[in-house]
Amino acid sequence: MIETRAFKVLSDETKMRILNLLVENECCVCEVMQALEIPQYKASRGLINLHEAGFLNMRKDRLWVFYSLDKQGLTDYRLKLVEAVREALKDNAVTKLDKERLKKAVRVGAGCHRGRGKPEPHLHSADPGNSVIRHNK
Amino acid sequence: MIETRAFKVLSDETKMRILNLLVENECCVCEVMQALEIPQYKASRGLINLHEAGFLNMRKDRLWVFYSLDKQGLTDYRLKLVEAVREALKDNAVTKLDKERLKKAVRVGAGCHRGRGKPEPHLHSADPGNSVIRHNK
DNA sequence: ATACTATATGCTTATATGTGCTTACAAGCA
DNA sequence: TGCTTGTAAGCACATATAAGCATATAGTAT
Repeated sequence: MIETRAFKVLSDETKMRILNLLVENECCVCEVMQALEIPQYKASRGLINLHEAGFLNMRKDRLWVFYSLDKQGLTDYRLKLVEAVREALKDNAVTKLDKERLKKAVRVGAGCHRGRGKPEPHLHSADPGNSVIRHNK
Repeated sequence: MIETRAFKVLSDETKMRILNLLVENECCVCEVMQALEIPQYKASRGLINLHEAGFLNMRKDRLWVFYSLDKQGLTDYRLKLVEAVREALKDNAVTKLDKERLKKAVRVGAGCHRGRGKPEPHLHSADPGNSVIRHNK
């Protein structure tokens, strides 16, 4: 039998954008949804799918769940897939915007639409480096 | 907008096998169907999909249509995808069998089931190198 | 012309996957 | 305790893609 899951998960625009974002940043779900301007469930599912397909690390910190590219754990062919995605999105206008919006993203989720002062900004690429959850078999 | 077609076409077992076969061989449809032991329409459609997604050359010779990897025309990210497929299938038992069966394949299509002497074998990797049809935009 | 052969295509059905909405859950806080 | 917040999950629906079968098309040969 042939394992197609890693290829399948990347044959979708949203998940390509998410992966491309996580190559350089560790993000929680609410940052991803803000950066890509997509609903919460879409960000969450995309991240879970990428995690289950062996691309991402997952780290829980208080209320948040942080995802990042599993640079050490990537198999050879998954690494090549990541490179393919980066190459494919290299000069893309959409993903450029994603990254810009990520810089402005704050720790605010679905409930942020009833203005309540400035919430604390995320500390991008802060990485305690422990309690990482590996999903891949 | 983000182009996902090249990724989509490879998120399928059959098309991964076909591409992996064509990396090293120029094949016509009937060879692919024999090598992979799949019906004619499946081989034909898989090849057409891979061609339309920018991976393959197509060359018509009399009754046959020969497909091969478009090594010159591949974009950077498509090349990385091809490498990912090769890597993913490197030690796979299925694709090993595919290649063995390809060696025994003959120029015989769907109608070969009413025995009629030995048909002429294909000349693998014969490549006149002209009249190639590029499909990709 | 007729018959034959390799490939492509139409069409229907089956299956998988994404979407959207809602609710559940878990952690933190008043 | 009860309330808020970030994330995950259940479910119905829409969409996309593969599978399967039959047939069309275009070369080739007799």
